[in-house]
Amino acid sequence: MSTIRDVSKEAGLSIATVSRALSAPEKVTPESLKKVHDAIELLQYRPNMLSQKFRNKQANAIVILVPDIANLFFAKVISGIESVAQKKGFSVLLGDTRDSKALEKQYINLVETRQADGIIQLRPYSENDSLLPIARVPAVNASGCENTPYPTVRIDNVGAAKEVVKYLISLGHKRIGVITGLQRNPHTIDRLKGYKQALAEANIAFDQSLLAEGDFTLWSGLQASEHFSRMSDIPTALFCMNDEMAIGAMKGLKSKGLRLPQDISITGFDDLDVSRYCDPPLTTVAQPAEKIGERSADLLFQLLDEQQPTQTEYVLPIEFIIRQSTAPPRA
Amino acid sequence: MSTIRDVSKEAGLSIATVSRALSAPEKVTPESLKKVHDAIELLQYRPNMLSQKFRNKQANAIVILVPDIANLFFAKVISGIESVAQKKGFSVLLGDTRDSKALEKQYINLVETRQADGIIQLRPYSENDSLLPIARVPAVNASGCENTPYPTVRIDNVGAAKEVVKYLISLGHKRIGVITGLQRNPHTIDRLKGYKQALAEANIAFDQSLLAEGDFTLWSGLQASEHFSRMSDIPTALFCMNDEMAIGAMKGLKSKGLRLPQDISITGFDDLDVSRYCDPPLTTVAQPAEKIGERSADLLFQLLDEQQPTQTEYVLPIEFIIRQSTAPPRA
DNA sequence: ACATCTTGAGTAACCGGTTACATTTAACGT
DNA sequence: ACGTTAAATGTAACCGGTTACTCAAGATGT
Repeated sequence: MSTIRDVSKEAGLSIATVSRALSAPEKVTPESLKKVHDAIELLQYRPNMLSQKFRNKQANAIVILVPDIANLFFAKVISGIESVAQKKGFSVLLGDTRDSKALEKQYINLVETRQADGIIQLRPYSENDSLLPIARVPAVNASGCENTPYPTVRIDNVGAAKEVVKYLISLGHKRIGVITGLQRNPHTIDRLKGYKQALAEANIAFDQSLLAEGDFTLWSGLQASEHFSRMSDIPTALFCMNDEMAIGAMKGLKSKGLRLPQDISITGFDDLDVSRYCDPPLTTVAQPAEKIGERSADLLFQLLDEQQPTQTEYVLPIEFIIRQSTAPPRA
Repeated sequence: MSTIRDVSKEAGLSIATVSRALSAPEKVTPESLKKVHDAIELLQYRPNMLSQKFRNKQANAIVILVPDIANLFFAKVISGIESVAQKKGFSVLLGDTRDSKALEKQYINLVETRQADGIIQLRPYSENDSLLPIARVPAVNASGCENTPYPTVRIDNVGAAKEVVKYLISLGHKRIGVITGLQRNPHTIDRLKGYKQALAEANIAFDQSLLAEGDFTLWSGLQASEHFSRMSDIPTALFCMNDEMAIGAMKGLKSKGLRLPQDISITGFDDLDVSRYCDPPLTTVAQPAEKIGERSADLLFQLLDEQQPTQTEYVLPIEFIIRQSTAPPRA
């Protein structure tokens, strides 16, 4: 592999001139420029970016901490981040943390050892459970909830959940079951808050027995649905905290002979691509996943450029999508 | 940020000793070791990996070229790759190429400029359409087809498709429609080959009008299904080249009043998580996605270690999963 | 007691770029 | 013609580690 010194020798110029020809061509005469380019061509020279990064003390890379990469919502956020990083000439290091703290620590390490310049965290922040924020590690949370103590891009989970439940109430539903995520999960907490607010505003008493815990997977949705189908007084609607659980629950309910949405309405959260294609198509909340990614990346780059960010919290609008999985309860 | 020289000063030892204390502690007396560790502790020293990489001419990173990151199959492969890279202490750079050659070139560049050591390509190889292989860029194809001219980990697409179609034939189907991927896609080509072989072995004539082209998306499956539902002589079974198109097609067929599987059987390919949960659950082919990722990474690391790889092509076994979307045709 | 070997530690070159500073060359004004 | 200034180029230090080589000191053998 040829180096800049080889090029300078070949071109009959100094290494400084070669370096300048590449990074600041206007400071070099056209003749020299040509010599340099010819030499580069001849030697098939490619600058060693490792040495450049080393010298510039900039890795030009950011890390994304993903709890689970095989999750479509995350995939879209990542996509958004990537497209911004792309333009900035940054590479994206993907950290699939599989919900392991140890792995997460390792990836944060990359920043501390200067292999990356900043971090975007896709796991919601929760106290006593978060490695971030850490001093000297520029970080943005891109899947945040209320009260995240470092820069965040998020949706209004409380408001979105409230909107969904209010809609169900407006259809005439009074007994509305919930399939939650894990109890401690901040998204669960926020969305449950929205659910309760909607009930309260309609003067419907909160009933603990209408809650079933899941873990955001298809399987857990199926499981949780049995809690409801076994009830003597089955709820007339089911608010699921994500689409995957909703789809799992739909299967569970159908297998018990319940008709959707006549016997029971069901709603999701996330608007996966498949949700439009299931039977019946799912009423759900669309998060602007790509936008969240883009905005998070923008924010991180502001941090890296040491501009004082104009704003450290962005709440992006959601879209409530009504499809055929919801209907008024039977009379 | 403190450097190794700060540590050496603090510990009253030379930088060489400090370096050795970290990379080869057995070459240093316990007393020196302690001094070094104390100094590191005191100064909160973290070695600068950029300079290490620079010096060692090893980026300790690999690039994954993903056509579309929001695809569950890829996500699983990536997961497999990551877990192996993890153990080797390598980082994974994710290159979402969004089917753009220019982006792909950029990521390959990372290896040429020594920011990464090797590449795993998730797009199937096809002649005149591939940037890889490139001399001096260690690469593995992890989504290959037959005749990939560089190291590959793949499944037997021809055989798998043949198995599916033979099964349909064994149920009594004779008119079997196909929803393909894009015509030029190597997976499409291989799977179509398997379809034709199965027909030939059963002495069923190949009928071009039973082919509808999709592009592996839900939407295209829905579209393509109309080609069949409009036919006067609707096929009794539909072989879809992936699960997403199968799910899209299911929706399309149902909306025309066709009952699944009584009126028409349908099969997919990939075994997405949702495929078990759709209505009816989808008969499909499971690829060992994580395994493919792991094996690909192993292979790449062999290449990087300049061991002569024992094998440069791995064909992993698939699993044919029969669920309720397939049944004998009506009499 | 002296030569030889072993082990731990130090010195300094090196990796391949960038860039502050010095030097050369050309252009210009009077 | 000569001094002044600007532009182009060259020289060499530097980034922060690694490691070949050197050296000193203690252990071992005869």
